[in-house]
Amino acid sequence: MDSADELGRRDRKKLETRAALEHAALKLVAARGLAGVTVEDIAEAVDVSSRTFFNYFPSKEDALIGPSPASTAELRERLEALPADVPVLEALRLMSRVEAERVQEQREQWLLRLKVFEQNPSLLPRLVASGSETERAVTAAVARRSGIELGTSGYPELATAVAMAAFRVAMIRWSAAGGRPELADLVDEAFAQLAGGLPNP
Amino acid sequence: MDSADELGRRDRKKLETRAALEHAALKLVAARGLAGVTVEDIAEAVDVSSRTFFNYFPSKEDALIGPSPASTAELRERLEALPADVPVLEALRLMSRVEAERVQEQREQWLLRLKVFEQNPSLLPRLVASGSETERAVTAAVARRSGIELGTSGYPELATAVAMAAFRVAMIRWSAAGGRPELADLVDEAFAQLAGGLPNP
DNA sequence: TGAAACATTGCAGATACTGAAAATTCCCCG
DNA sequence: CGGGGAATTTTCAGTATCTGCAATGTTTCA
Repeated sequence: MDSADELGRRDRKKLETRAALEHAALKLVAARGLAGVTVEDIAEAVDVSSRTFFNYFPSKEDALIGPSPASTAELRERLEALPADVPVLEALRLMSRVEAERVQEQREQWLLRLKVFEQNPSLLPRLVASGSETERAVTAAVARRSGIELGTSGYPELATAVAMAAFRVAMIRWSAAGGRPELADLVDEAFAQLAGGLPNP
Repeated sequence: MDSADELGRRDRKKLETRAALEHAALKLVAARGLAGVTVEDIAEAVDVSSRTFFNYFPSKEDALIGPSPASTAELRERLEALPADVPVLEALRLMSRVEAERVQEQREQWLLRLKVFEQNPSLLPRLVASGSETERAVTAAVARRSGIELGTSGYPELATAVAMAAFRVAMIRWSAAGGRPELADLVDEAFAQLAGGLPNP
């Protein structure tokens, strides 16, 4: 409707190639493990040169990680669009819900990705890493929201880090349960526990 | 007194070499950035072959990360040693305090390490999630503590992830402040906010 | 259609990392 | 002592990741 249709053949092919590489990478690594798959294997499966692979992704792992669901600008806007009297944690919850819905739109893709992560723990840090830029942006937005200067009280940093941890845990639970419950519900549940101060269950 | 003195020359040299490699790696990367330092540079600075470097560390990054905060067994023991009526979050706080004190014992080393992490964001995620093995172990201990089976409620996973995020944020604040405040106090502060449900400040 | 813009490719080369065997160092016991 | 045997380091060869560059296609648009 909006953005993905009105591209020239060139850009359409690029998106196609990128998606094909991501998909091939996930499939192959799910089957043979991270170490059992070379970049050449992936490139061959899509019938491009391995040099081309590196034009799309800076490393083998990056093809598995996939896009941060939303751009940092988008996250900032989303946070700023909320009324000022919404508490920070609630704002982070709402932001996370939107993310969760995005993930669910690509259910199969994400479940496969999470399975690969589970089987190749060395990738997990990368997942966090891809979020480190995101984390900065969200932290800044939270600071603005709560009228705190960055690097003083530590509140924005903490709230953001904790929210992202909660989101990550929800994703992993979702994956472990085979994508059965709604991810958004798991996210809500996690935030509810956070808001309650993580009391003993 | 207890463990580090009664080793043969051989083991002493091994520890020495390892420490020298870590130190050289940190120094060099602090000066030139992660990409500006090769394994050979590090090995040469210590006057060993680069193959020897890989006998000590599985990757260049691992030389920078430093020791696993504590052995997983130790963390488990520390958690299990606490009376059963100590709330989970409080138990995690106490565990984190001990970690914080350890870090402060090697103040200079850790401040340098954190500076390196700050300048090379790709390393950041490893800071606490050093191997997700630690996280697994702590999660398991928390589950046992709270009588919850792993993978059911998600509470142990959430509490652990959140606690580690809080610790990470405290470390970064500590580093940013040049190691001036007590790390343990920053950890306490973060846990207090968590326990309070992260209310707007 | 022709030219500018961009994508793909092959190639050369630097670096990360691994396995195996040779060379060295160290420990311990006779 | 001193030599046998174990641990450690080194050398060497090889595979894989990733980058820059120049050549070659392909798409776009005027």
